[in-house]
Amino acid sequence: MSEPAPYAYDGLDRVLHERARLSLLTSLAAHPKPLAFSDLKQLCGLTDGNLSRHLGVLEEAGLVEIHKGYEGRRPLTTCRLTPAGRQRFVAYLAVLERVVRDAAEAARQGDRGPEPLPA
Amino acid sequence: MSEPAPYAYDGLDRVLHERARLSLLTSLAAHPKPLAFSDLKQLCGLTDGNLSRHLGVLEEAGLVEIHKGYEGRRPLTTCRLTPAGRQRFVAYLAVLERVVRDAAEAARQGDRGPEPLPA
DNA sequence: CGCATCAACTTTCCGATGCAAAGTACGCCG
DNA sequence: CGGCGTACTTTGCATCGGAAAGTTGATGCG
Repeated sequence: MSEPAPYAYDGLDRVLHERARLSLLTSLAAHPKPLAFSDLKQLCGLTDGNLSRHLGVLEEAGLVEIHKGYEGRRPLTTCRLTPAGRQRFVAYLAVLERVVRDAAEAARQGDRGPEPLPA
Repeated sequence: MSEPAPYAYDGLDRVLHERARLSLLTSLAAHPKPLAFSDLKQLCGLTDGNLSRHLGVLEEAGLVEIHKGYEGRRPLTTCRLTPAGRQRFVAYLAVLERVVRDAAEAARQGDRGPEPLPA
């Protein structure tokens, strides 16, 4: 037991644990169909530059699949979660949930002394 | 109205939304009494250097209070949440919780693939 | 006493990163 | 033809997190 570290949260992968990317993944997870660049931009409130970059990171990590095509004559980039991406996202979420539980409990505990026990 | 961005999660403050710091804050929130440097190190699984740095950041941001004293002749640094720190932590947690809910729901939705694609 | 060791931090260094601003390419009015 | 808008990409920069090295002082040992 040289490593108790109950709050070390190793599962908070740096690729996922990032506002913009988290936002993107949530958007993608919520929509079974691929989403267009501009849709993601709107949904996540990102600038073009940042969206492009973060999508690149997610793709590199194998979390999303990006398809660059055309709609008529306009370029249209669409994006969807890969199965692995979905899996990792779910795993990450489990850790996040754990964090929230730990912390909420902790916050309650430290907030005032002994609280009335909820039923 | 120009900003729907339902997944933009503005509340994910960069100072709090960071593995090491999140870990520290959770530890601190869980313990009403101030914690010692070495305790935090153990609890969060951090190296000396990184702990020092992150504590500095948290202090600078007014989230924690650091007290440098002595226990006998050894230096003993202790640390506790400030009221503002606790408040911001709780607020951050609320956002996190929202993320988890959104995402869990999203993941469930996208999981089953029977999309209603009417020919 | 002198020296090596350990504990408790701090400081430095470096590659990676997020964000913003500028750049590119192309289709579409008028 | 020429400006405008959409759809992205690239570049630049300042910041950041993490590893390693440094500091200070107490303690054990021969």
